[in-house]
Amino acid sequence: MRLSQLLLPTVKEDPAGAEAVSHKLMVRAGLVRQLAAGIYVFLPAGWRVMRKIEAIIREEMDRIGCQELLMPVLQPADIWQESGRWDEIQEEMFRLKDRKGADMALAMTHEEVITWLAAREIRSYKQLPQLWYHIQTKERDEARPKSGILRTREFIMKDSYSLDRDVDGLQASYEKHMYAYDRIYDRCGLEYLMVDGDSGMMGGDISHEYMAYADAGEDEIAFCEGCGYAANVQLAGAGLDEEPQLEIPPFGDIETPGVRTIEEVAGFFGLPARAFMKALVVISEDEGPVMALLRGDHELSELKLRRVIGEFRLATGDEVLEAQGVEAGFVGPITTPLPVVADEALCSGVYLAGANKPDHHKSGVSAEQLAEATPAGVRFAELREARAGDRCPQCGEGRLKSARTIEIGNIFQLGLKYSVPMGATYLDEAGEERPIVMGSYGIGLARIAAAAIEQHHDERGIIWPRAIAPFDVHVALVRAGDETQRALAERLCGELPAAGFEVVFDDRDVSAGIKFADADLLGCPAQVVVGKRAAEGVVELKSRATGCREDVAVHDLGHALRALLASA
RNA sequence: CGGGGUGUGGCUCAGCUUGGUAGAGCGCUCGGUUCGGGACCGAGAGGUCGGCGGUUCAAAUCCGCCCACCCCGACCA
Repeated sequence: MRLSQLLLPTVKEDPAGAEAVSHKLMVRAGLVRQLAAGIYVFLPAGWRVMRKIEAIIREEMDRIGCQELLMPVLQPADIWQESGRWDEIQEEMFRLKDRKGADMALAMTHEEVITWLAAREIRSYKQLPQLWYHIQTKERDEARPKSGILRTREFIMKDSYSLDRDVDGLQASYEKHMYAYDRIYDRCGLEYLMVDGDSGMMGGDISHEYMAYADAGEDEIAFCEGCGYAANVQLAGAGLDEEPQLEIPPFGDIETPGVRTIEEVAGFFGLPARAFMKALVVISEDEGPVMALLRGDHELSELKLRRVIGEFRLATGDEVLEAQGVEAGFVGPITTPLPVVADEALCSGVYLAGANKPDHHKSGVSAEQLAEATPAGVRFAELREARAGDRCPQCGEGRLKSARTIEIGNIFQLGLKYSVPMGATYLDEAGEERPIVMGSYGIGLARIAAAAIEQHHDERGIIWPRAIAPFDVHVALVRAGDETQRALAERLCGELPAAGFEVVFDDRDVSAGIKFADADLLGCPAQVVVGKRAAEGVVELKSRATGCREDVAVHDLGHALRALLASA
């Protein structure tokens, strides 16, 4: 591939508005261009990276016996209506009508098509298990596309689906995917970990997310270095430490004019935030208004509360007033007609809380009083979000640390969620009809590329892991006008590909500085500089990762390259 | 969807407050000198100033509406 002909539009300046390193570098290195918000063109070098990732995924999926097929992006509405998601999903799905006026959807995912296929083609237990996958474009009308290629409205995903007779079979298919995913991410040179996913409201469904460390990531995970525990912060268990009881005024009302937030109250009383109870009024879809209680220094994990009361939203100011008879800021559990869900940190200790009358707080509130003051009942549960420094909930020894990550894949035990409503069943040995037990498994290809850049770059540019680099070797001809140099470079660029290397050849008639800068930006693992010593048959070999350079005789170049690439 | 911001040659931006001839750097074209870490000199090409409407003798600049893009939040099978 000759750079004089290759569409590799490198740019010196960061694109306007780009924040994520991977976004800046992908644009600067000439890998991608943005067409619209969350919609990108992959340029030749960027597409080569995607193809490499795709090939690795394909190999590993094939290895576990997953069969590749291809499902359409454009889909009829009726299968989505059958699964119930036509109404369940709102703005996020692109919808359109065909010329006859029939409703159509652009695929956000392919569970419906898979289940439709399974319902038609799977009849007997003898056909199970099945593992199917495809690598296909997905369309999602994201509320907020961002961070370059990380969150887009159109993206390519490998998604696979398992069909099993029972939960044991599903577990086996699930574990096959874990095996494949580890190999895929390892081969792509990523540092990642698997965390517990949101089990959702279906109860019992198990899922895991694969997270790659990256500051530009949108997800925060909590993990314990001691025992390997890891989970999304929203979900992570938060161990509690014994803390000395604070001096709280005895039970009674205290006038606190205009003091509403925890910060203000803490300042007013000269006590730390953990001396207070904070009360949030939420509107549960199942239960109506509910009061959630947390210690002042804790934050609510919406996922954890959702497990207790189902889907909910925060109450508006008016709703708080209506439900509790006092404005937000002075709401408390003593006394309340609302059902109360309290974080278990409040099981012990004495606290200050809102007094349910304007400009007053109640002191000396303890767990015992909650039961009496709340006729609608109190439930204790872990509601608080984990934070760095919390005791590890698994081993109880280590301290949680937090890190930002990019979700590069997930695996999900769907169970009967689609097979039952869509009638995907099989006959077992006894001739009885049973629903197929399903799983679904995704990997975002571009996110792997972005995560690799986030993890492997320096101030000059990208440092690709060899397996997904656009090329293995970047050959730079220092002086395009020098016949000796050019002849040697041309010779190498004929021989190296024949020896199995993927080569990009910078044959442009531009200054050496530009060539070196572009080579570092693009980030191919090996650079071969054909320069001054060309007449002696000597070139310079540089490792992009280490920056080490050495002069190598042309006849040794193949070996030297192999050695360098093996370590990249 | 709520809050904030930005739209000016291909790219990154200045000009707008205080209305009056549209600018810089990079890139591009041509000529010359350079030639191992984004060279230099000279000569050029290239812009409906996001769109529509309004105010005005006059609008990139002031006002209104719309659109696009970015950031924070909400949302995210």
